[in-house]
Amino acid sequence: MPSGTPFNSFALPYRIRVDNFTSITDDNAAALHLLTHTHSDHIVGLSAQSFGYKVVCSKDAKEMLLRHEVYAERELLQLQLRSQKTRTYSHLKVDPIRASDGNLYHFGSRDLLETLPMHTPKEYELSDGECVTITLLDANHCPGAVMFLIEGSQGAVLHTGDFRAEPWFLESLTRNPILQPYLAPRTSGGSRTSNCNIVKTLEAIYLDTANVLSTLSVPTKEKATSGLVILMRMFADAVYFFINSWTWGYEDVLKAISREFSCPIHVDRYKYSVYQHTSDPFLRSIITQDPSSTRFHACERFHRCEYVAVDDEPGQSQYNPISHLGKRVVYINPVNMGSQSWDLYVKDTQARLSRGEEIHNLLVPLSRHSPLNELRDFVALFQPHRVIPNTLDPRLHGFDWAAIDRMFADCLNPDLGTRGVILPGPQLDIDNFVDEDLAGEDVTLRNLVGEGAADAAERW
DNA sequence: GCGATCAGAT
DNA sequence: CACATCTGATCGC
Repeated sequence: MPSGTPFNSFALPYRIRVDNFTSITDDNAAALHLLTHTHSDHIVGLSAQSFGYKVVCSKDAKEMLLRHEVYAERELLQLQLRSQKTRTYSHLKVDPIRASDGNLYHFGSRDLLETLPMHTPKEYELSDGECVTITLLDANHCPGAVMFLIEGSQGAVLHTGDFRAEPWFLESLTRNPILQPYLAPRTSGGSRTSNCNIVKTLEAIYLDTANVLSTLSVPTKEKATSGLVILMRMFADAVYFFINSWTWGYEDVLKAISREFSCPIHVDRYKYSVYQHTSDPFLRSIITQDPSSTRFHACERFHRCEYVAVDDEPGQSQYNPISHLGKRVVYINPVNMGSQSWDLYVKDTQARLSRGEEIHNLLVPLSRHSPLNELRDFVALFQPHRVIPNTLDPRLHGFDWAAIDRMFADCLNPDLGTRGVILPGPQLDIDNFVDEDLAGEDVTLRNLVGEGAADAAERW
């Protein structure tokens, strides 16, 4: 996890560390390591050859991690300056060696990545003899991304990792029997302590706060992709598209395009090898390595195939949209955009295209993180005792944590008895906060997070 | 000297 | 654009 994570990435009250594999002193060592997904800021420390602990993750995350190749190595392989793939995390799984005598030799062989099927509770014994039950839940963030439900004698905590809590996602959570004991009663304000341990309260939700200071309402992934394909339909059939899916998590865009045009998506060798080993059969079925078979391309962003390779990046004044093979190329870029802006953008772009205006790039507002309104709806579903941010900006010295505490105050369990007893809270007194508290540097809340977010934080 | 971690830019 | 990724600097064994 990025620096600034509370509790050194431990899912307190348990000695379980999530998405942080950097070394730590022995007496603070984690009893268990969890990995939510394989984006690079969540696998910090895992590339260390000296890392030797078991890591629990999803099957897809394991496949993606073991196939992970950094861009520079992919490029060297393609240029035949490397004879074989360099997989950054291959040291996490070392197979036994089959010697010439036919025997298997297990010296040095290991498999540190322990996969758990989705929605299937499994008990783990922590090093101190304490037991916890861990359940994986889909996180709607990228292939292999999960949330962790951790249940034990010190209460239950839900770690979201990175996630997108769209309305359909909340709906599916309420139908999940594993989470149903933790759902808040429909009538808010009712005490839950009188129940016979049937209805339980989460001790804490460790929450994806990447976009917590965004007060926009953002389009659902469905609204984003359906608007995009409407616009794409307005281009001539001869136009080629390059989809800038620059990190895992934009597969919904690829799928929507593939469905709309009944066409495969060209991906590079690396993406193909990763996607072909995910559990998503539709994703596996829509990708091709044959660039000549489709107008839709999501190949290496800095080394596009010749059907969509152009000499300049879009946005430059002298941009020439004709590819090396003479195809007109439209560039599709995921962005963060509010619902209202998106509606305007779609209308405006439709109008421009109808007028015959030439357009070289399209935006698609596919958010992989939830903004504040979605986060509040998600937390209110459970009314946990506490909300702990998964990420903090170290430059804010705890101001963001204090603000987050306020933003979710009315989404928490109304019984105040146990709040803050098990877990420490923010270190900063928000009422007496002044910008100068930020270490006297030329750093203020406003120039760090922007005017709108600062207003939002201060409103609470 | 190297691998691991951090800071900064895109 | 983007909060994930890459690059080059710095730390530390």
